[in-house]
Amino acid sequence: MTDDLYDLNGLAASLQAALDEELTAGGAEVKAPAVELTLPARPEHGDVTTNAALITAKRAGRVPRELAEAVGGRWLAGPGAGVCDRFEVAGPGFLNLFLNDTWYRGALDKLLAEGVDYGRGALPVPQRKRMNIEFVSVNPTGPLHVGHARYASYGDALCRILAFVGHDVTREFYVNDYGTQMLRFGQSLAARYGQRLGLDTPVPEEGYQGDYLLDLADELIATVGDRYKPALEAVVPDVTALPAEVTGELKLWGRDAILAQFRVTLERLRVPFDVWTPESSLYEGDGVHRGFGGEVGKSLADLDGEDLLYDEDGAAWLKTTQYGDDKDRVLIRGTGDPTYFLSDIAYHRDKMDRGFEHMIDIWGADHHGYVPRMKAAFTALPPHDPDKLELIIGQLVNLLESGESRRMSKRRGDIVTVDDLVDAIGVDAARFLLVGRSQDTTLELDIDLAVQQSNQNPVYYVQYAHARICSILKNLPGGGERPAGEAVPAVTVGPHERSLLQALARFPDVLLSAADTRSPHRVHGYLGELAAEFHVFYRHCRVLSDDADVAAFRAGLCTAVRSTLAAGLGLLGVSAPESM
RNA sequence: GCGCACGUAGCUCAGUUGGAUUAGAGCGUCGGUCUACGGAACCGAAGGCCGCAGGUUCGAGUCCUGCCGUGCGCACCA
Repeated sequence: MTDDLYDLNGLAASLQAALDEELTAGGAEVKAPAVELTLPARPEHGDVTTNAALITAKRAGRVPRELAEAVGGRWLAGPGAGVCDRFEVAGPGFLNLFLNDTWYRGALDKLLAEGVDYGRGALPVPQRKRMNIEFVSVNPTGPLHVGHARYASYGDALCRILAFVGHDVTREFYVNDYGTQMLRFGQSLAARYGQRLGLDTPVPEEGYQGDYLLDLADELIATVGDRYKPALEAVVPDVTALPAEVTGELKLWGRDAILAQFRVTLERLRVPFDVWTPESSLYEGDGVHRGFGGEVGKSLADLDGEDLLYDEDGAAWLKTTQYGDDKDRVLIRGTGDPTYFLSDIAYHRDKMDRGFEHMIDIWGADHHGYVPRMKAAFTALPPHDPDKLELIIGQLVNLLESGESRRMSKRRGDIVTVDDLVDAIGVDAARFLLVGRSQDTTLELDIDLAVQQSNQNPVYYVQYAHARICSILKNLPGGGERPAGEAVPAVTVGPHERSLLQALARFPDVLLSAADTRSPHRVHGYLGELAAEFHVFYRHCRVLSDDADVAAFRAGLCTAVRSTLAAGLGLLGVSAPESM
């Protein structure tokens, strides 16, 4: 048989063929569902097992155990002949295959041939999409805190995984630099600036009270000197009375300064972005409709064209109820100002214009109430396809301090920043910690405990396995390098080696499942299991064996584990050190 | 009140899209292992009516319904 048999996919495909043949031979006009293989937890259930007969039997009018028996026999007499010694039908109709050493050695050969690209492109080509993934997207009014760190880590890992399995991924940061919050930010900066220049200009009650604005004010003075002092003197103490022009300039300057900090922090956290789209840019451009230009104007024109806008109480409303929302929503306030929602509609229109086949927004749970209206508005826009937009709601971070719950507030300036976290435990530990739990679960984060326990972070367990392998291979003649294309020696494959190879064989399925369910934490869990399998193997199987064939086989196995660990860690934004 | 999530070991969490007497891991607790390649390791023990009650089927931690508990929302803020 061909090389294609030497991984789980190949096995599944050949079993699928046997199943289809059996159904056809039985005269059944039934299309069998896709055969899926699982690796049983118990050795007596074989090396791989499938419930395909169990699932198919009813539809095909067959008895499950009888069907499993027939499929197994057909397969073993055909493609399975060389790689499988026997099969068993067990329980209600499971088909258990007992693979032989030929299969395991062939699997290792295949792993070594794929090297660091093992698992890459695991997604069938027709399923690949041009995707846009938007995450973090916080308004640039203050430092990134640990809550943002979670979404940054989650989104980044998800992007890496989606790209690795085959999607074309654009990572995007939406900069909320428009609207009320930004105005308050500009005023707060003005107030701090005035204070630094000796004026009595308190930060407005609704403003941003954090100390970081004092630092930013110092930076501002270093840049522009006292250029804005006269304007402030004229309004002391009330910075909200400043001319819009002055506030606007300060706002933009502050925005850029904060964004520069974002970039540094995110780079440090190993979270790169391809595109930064400022909300304000959506208002720039031609095509004015209802007084707004740019994408905003075009969106309003689109919606008017669909007869979905109406005016009431001096505001312009969108009939989101026509698309499942529980009430209509304001797009243009009575004051004439646009709502955040209007910006967001324009933003999604813009993304569609840019030709993405699929869009993902990652939001915090505190925004989940916003989902129905966003979905509704998205559906209202051409091409009226709700499936193109996926809204992922991640649960929040519950910050604890010595076991006590601690509320963060950016406006109050009471926050634990991303930089604080990274300073305290390092990037690797932080990334591994933040992406270790399902996005559906609130993350309990006790900073003190995290610092105290950082040296027992599971990340080191995985990294240690990697470093250990590097060390072992260095001790081998030739540094453990194998001649390309040469098959591993025909040695007996022991139980620990089999377990390790089984763990390796799961990697592509883990990636596909992590990608499909948007769950990077599955990669996190897998890495722990793979590392554990390796440590057990190491304990029982000496690599630097006197038997040259055994040594070569085990060195090959180590090499495959090393590259898989490195690939998996890389997908989580964690380094794979050669020594530690 | 309504909506969306989540309730699994002392703590933090997995559970491969419904699979196989015995539901797993880390930390913590207790007890072991090494004349060899990295002890940040390995092995074992204790610890569970998987929130509660029904239902669906060959089979449920997983799906449905209802309760209970926790979190987050319910703006012409973002």
